Amino acid sequence: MSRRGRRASAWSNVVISRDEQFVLKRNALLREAASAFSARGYHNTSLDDVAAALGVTKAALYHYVRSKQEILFECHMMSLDIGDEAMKYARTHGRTGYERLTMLARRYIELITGEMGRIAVLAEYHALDDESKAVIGARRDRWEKDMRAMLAEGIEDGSIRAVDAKLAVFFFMGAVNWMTRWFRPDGGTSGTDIAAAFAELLGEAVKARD
Amino acid sequence: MSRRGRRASAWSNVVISRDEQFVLKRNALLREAASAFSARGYHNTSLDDVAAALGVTKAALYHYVRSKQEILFECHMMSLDIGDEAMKYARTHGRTGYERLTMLARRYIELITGEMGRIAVLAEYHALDDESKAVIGARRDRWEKDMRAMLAEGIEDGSIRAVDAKLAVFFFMGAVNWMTRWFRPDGGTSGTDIAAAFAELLGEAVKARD
Amino acid sequence: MSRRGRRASAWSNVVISRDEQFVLKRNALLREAASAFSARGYHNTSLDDVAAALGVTKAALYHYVRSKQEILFECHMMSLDIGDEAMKYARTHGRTGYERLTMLARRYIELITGEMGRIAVLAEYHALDDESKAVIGARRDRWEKDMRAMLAEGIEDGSIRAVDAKLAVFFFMGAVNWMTRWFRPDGGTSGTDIAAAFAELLGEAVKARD
Amino acid sequence: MSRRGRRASAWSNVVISRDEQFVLKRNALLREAASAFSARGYHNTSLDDVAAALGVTKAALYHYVRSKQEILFECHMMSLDIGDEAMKYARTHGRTGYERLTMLARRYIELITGEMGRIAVLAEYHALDDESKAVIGARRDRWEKDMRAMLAEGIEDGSIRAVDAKLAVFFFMGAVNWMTRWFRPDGGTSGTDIAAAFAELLGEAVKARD
DNA sequence: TATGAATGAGTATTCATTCAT
DNA sequence: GATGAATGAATACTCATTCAT
Repeated sequence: MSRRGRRASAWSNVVISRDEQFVLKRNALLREAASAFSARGYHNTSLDDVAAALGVTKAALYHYVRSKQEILFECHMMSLDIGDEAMKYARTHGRTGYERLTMLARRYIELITGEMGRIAVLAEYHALDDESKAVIGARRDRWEKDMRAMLAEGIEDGSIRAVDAKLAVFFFMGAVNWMTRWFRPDGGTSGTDIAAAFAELLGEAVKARD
Repeated sequence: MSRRGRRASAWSNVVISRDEQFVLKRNALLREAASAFSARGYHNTSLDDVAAALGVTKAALYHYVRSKQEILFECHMMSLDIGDEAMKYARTHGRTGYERLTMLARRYIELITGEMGRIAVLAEYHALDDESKAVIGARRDRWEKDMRAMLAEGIEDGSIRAVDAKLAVFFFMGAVNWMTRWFRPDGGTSGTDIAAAFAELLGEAVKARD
Repeated sequence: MSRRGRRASAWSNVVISRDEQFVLKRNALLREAASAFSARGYHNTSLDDVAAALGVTKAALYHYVRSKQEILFECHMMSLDIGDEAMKYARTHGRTGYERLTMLARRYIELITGEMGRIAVLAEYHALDDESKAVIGARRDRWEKDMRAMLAEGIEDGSIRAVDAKLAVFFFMGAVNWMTRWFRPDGGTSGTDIAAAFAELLGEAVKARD
Repeated sequence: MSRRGRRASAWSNVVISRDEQFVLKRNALLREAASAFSARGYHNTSLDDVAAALGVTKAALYHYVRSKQEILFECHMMSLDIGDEAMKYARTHGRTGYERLTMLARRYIELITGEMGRIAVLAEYHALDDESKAVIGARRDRWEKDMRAMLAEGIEDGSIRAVDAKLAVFFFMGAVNWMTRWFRPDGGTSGTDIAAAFAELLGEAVKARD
């Protein structure tokens, strides 16, 4: 019944199984790394740095990941998961293209700034090996295509003016990815505030005029 | 008349002096490096790469710069020079805050994409040493302050609606800096087109409504 | 009882703990380097040389020291420690200034030649960074001052004739430091013999005549 | 009649011929290098340093010497010339072995400190290539043998007590060579004073007692 | 599961040397 | 005679990765 086919023990609510421990620790590692990569860049961050931040030695990290590249890969995947979540939310809740687009923007920024005040990376694409690049690239392309589709729907339904969808998406993605350079979770402006402001800027940038 | 007599020779338009050669070569080096840094990142670019692209050996580079850091520093300075040029242009030619802002955006992007199809870096701030960080940081802060001032002027004169100037600047800077990740000079969309599109997106994002 | 329980185990005389291993290896590294520096000079000795002599790779050295400079610094410190030990011995056992001085000379040379047939460096002062220079310089100055004091005491108590203490110390230090150039532990003359001969030469050079 | 078979010109007393210029400049180069090598060591001294001290560029040095090694070789030769001169002087003027030995010591130090306040190198033997080592080594060995012979003569004629000649020579050579570390021509003690003091210390060290 | 030790590949930097001008 | 430019070899140091314990 349990994930690994072991019988749920009587302690199941209290004790944390070895597998769960593993997952928890791995996630902590990924999040710590994502944060460091965002703040200082992939190549400026050594595994010693990450290990030190977690209070273990570098060698210990290799129990949870196979390589530094894998960490970066997983960070990208986490980041894309967040993107997908925001996408699903917007699709479900928005009615017009304009509504969906602004919802996507707001939700996305809320989620990436919400993770314990850390930001998930999206940059550092070039440090990936070819295979990973293919996987990540494909997901990202798909996501951007979906976002372009939203714009097209908005243009169709009259809520969005005629804009170059491709450039508009790049415009927005740049604004968001650049946040890693200036956003400080303990700074004056909360993630929610930024989400609202950026969503509005994007919305106005593409909104249809009467 | 003497070997050092600086009389303008009949060849003066044709022959290039040693000093001029030096400057030309140094600029070529900086541009090559800037391009590589933009495309692959500072730490992913070895001096061997840069030297190879220029057709010389690594050691030759040290005739023109003192260190890899100095290259990065100069790239930042070049980039900031371009920013200043765009700023001056916008100040001179625009009448309302709105006009100046969109002129700034358009001109800036035109300039950074115009340099022989290369883009000047803006990222990789963290690879700088402390002293350089201070210099670059101060100039960048000043530039962003000037851009915020433009927004404020627009709000004042009624051409721009009430927006958070700080966030609006970050929004725009992100969109621009992100270009290093996707812009290809030989791609389908020209720098001028992007400049126009981005300037319009920014303009609409902040334009006052009636 | 626990893995970290420091109860002296039955094996305590035989087994070597990790910490002890570390110290032993670090000392071996320092001694190997000192030997090489003495024989061929600091700049003529690459870390590859030292590593090869120890049967490891260069990178392994960095587990034990932070830099090549640190190795040189520690070699100097070892050498100064030996000097201090000889100084203490002479102070304790000699009665007249003359006795103490010759005991210092003899003991010092015995110790520096006794270390497994290797000689501790004293030269290569210029390769140190400024901070290290200050530390080493201060200790060396203090030691030379102590030696001058010995001479002064001998002059006072009549066992040593009136000589320029400063020059006499330089005279002796030169004779000793020069040993790195010609002394071979496996050569015909033992360290003890040299110690005796040099101590006598120094003694006669400064001894009071009746 | 002139050294190169050219007729002595009417200007011969006034004008400096090209050959003489060459020799003068080469000597200036050698002396500058010798001084730098003594003060900071062969490997701590770059040809750029030497060139800068002479007010020319590094490449210019290659008009006067074939390599950095050759400079070192010539410095050694100069130093050995001085040694020979002192040796000849002592042989000519001293009557007993003791007299000759102290004369040698004094004259030698006077000469090496007299050269415009610079000291000629003697150390840095290991930086030489094998062929140069052979030449220099042979001359040095011969010189030391001569000095040992002086000691033997003194023992024979009763002016010097029975000492190990080999060790006594090393003792003295060390004292002298070490001078490069502490002697400053503009310091408080003149070369002549040191020569007198060191000659006396050496003399007393080996003098026969009645 | 975690650690210290070791490695190999990579990289910035220095420097003696050469050469066209 | 002298220079600026370029080169190749050497070298200190970093870091991701492996492995025995």
